[in-house]
Amino acid sequence: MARRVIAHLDCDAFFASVELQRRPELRGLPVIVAGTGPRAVVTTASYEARRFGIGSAMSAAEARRRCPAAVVIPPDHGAYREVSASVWAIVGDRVAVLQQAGIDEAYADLTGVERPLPMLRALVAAVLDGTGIQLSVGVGPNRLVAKIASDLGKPAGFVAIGREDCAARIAGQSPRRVPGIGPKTAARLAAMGFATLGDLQRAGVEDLQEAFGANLGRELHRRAHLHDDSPVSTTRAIKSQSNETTFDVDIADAAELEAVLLRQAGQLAEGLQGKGMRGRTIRIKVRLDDWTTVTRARTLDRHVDDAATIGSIAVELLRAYAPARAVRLLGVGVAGFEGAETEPEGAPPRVPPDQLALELA
DNA sequence: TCTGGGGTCCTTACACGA
DNA sequence: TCTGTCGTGTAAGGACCC
Repeated sequence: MARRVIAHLDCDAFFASVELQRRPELRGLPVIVAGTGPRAVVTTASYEARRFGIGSAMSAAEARRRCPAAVVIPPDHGAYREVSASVWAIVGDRVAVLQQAGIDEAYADLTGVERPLPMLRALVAAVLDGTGIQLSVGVGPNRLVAKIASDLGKPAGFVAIGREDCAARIAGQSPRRVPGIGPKTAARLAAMGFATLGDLQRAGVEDLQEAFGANLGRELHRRAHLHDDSPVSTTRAIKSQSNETTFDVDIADAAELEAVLLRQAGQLAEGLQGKGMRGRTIRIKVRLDDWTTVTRARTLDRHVDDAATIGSIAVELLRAYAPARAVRLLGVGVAGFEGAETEPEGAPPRVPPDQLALELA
C-alpha cells in the first residue's frame, strides 16, 4: 500500500470569523462568541481576544473580566451550519475521501494524489475566496500528525511534517497536545512523572499498561509516538440524539423539571421525525447543583420517535431517580436507532462505491 | 461568576441463555 | 443435573472532542 498522505483542514476561529463576515466593522477588535445567560461560556474567541487570555469553554463572565472592551456576540448556529456547508462543499468538490470531524474541521485522505500540497494551497485559496473563511492545514502520514500539524501553524497555517519530526517538535510540551489525552489523563501522567510528551515517549508500554490497563496503556504509548492507522472514513451513522439544558438557576421542583423534560422530548421528537429516525433507548441526564451527573436509561421493545412516548418514559426515569438535590442540568436523549443493529459497519454508503473501495483499500 | 450543548467511544458490571 | 464459561445485550459512568 502506498504511503499515506493525510490532511487535516481546520477553520480558524470559525464562529468568530463568520460573525466578522457579517460585521466587517468589528475586524481588528477582540470579538468573542458567547451566550448571554449567567452560565454562558465562550464558544470562540477571535485571535485579538485570545491575546487577553480568553479561550474556548471559559465562562463568559470571566472573559468579560479579562477584556471588558471585548465585543460579545451571541451564537447563531444556523448561520454557522450554512457557512460550514459551503466550506465543505467547496472542499468536497476537489477531494474524494473526506471526513468531516465537526462543524469546522475535516480530514482528507490524499494518498495517491499527485502533488497534494499545491492542490491543498489552491483549496485553501478557493475556500477563502468563496466563503471568507481561512483554513489552517496540516499534512502528515496519519490523522494524528495531520491534526497536530494544522495546529502548529495557526492561524492561516500550512504545515507538512513527518511523524518523527512532529513528535520531536512537541516533545517538550504537555501530553495534552496529543488528541485523545485530556485533562484527567494528563494529570495522572504528570503524577507518574510524565510531565511532557517527551517523558511519555520514553515510558515503557508495560508501565503505561500497568497504570491504565492493557488497552488504554497501549493506546497512550502509540499516541505518544504519534502512531495512528485509523482510516479517513467517509460514512458515519448517527448513534444518538439529545436535547439538554443548563438552567440559569437550579431547579428543585419536580413538576417544573418534568415540564422541562416534556418540552425537550417534544423538540427531540421533532428532530427525529425530520430525519426519519426512530430509536429504542430513551435516556435522561441529570446534573445536580454539586455537579454530580447521573444518567438513567430504558430500552424498549420497539423503535419510537413520538414526543408522548419519549416524554412519558423520560418522566418515569426522572421519578424513579428522584434527585435529592437541586438540578442544574436536565436532558433527554434517544439512541439505538432502527437499522443500526443490522448494519454494524454503519449507515448505508451515501458516496459512490468507488470511494468506499478506496477507503477500504 | 465556577464550569454549555451535542456528540462519540471505552470500561465495567451484571443478567441471561446456550 | 450441576457448574463454569462464553457471548451478547443493557446500564451506568467517565473521558474526550469541537
